[in-house]
Amino acid sequence: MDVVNIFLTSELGESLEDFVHDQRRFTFDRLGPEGPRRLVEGPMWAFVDWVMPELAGLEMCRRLRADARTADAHVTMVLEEDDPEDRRRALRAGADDYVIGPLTRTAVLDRVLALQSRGVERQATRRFELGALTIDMAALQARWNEQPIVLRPNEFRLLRFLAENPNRVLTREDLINGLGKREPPIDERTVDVWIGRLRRAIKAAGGGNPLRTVRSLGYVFDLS
Amino acid sequence: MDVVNIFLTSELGESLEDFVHDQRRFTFDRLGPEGPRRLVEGPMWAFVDWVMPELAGLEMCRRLRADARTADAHVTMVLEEDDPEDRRRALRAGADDYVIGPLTRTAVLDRVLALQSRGVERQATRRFELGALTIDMAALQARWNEQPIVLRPNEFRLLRFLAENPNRVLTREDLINGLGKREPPIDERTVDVWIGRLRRAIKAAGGGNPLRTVRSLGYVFDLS
DNA sequence: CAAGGGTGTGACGCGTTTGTGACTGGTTTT
DNA sequence: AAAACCAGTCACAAACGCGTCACACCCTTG
Repeated sequence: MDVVNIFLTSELGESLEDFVHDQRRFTFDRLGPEGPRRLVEGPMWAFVDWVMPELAGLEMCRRLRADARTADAHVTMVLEEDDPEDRRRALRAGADDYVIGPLTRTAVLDRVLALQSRGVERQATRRFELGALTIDMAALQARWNEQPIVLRPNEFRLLRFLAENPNRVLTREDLINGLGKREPPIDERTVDVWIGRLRRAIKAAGGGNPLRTVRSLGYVFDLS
Repeated sequence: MDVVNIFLTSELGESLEDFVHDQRRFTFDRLGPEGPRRLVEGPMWAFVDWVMPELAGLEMCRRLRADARTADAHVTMVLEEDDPEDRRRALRAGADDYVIGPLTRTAVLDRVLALQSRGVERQATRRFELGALTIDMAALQARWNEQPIVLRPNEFRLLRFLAENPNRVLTREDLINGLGKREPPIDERTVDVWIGRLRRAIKAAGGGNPLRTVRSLGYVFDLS
């Protein structure tokens, strides 16, 4: 069973350790301006407060993305109030998700457990290969037989999410949620366009088509 | 393995029955103002909509708590929008949890499975094997001795339903209902065409004919 | 402030899926 | 043996779902 590492910028951590009884499955760590205090393995989940003592939350968010140790953490931004403008800023700064604060223990666990149960936990490995496809998390680059695939940010996340759940039909809804898009609600048909663009990019790199359409249901990353 | 009983105040139930393939582990029931329609055993999970035709969601929530049959159900409140005030009200009314609606199939399953998997083994990808036939629910793919069977959506659903009830004569009506076709009423003879198409697809994959016709009654999936 | 790239969406067209009526050949009933 | 019944198959039209394009919007960069 994997361990999920949870980073928080607030002091909720100690309270959570009390609340969660199965501590083998979770670690909690305080997240300061200089990043995590210790290096961890396994999926990471960061909850970043909008206002922090020493640093703006948005800046923290950008630093997490820039830091190789935390580049593929799932970042949830904690907003104080429900301001659409702030939400957009959070996502733009690299957050995957947001909650409207104040952050509660149940809100944290809901999110982490929901993600876990879907088999969606982020790979600890920075790099994984599926057939001819290689995905390098640290470099944020994908290759088909050493040939780089030119991907836009959203396409990269889409490919990563699909590749993390191979041989499994993902509905359009799964994909929208998997990319952490919540605001504004994304039209399901938009996923078709994402897939189309991703396929074109893979083909442009001389690749095949590992993305199978499952009519009336969704898409699968076909392994084998 | 315990059965989890899921109650919903919305009409998502039927859609879920179609979506969840392992029905032995779940039951779905509609939740009306007077509570559940039948008495069940095992863990219960209720999803209560914030607005309901005849009753406010909060009141429903209180009734569930007051009713001995459902007092220890896990109640999830479905909020229409992310209003902190509403969330607090929901929790105060006895809800354990909340989601921001609209309630989706994956949201329901995420939560229920998260509970299930807490301390329990992660559910493996669902897959049945019946003789030479393999049905992979995650990939939504069927195989005959490793040879993929090319199926259209309706054919896949038909095969699944037949394979879930092997050695049992299913009438045409059973099959129509089993596939969740209600609107418009389907002509029973249409089932013959479905069967014919399914047989042809299996044969095209080099398979035999596990579908036996029972004259004047219906069809059976023969497991021998 | 202008130029350029990334992204979401409506619209259009095409191919696929699917329900149905009709025809056929076989089986049961009278 | 005729009539009635039943299931397999085909062809077809309508509906549906998906891929694609162009466009508008917003953000970033210079």
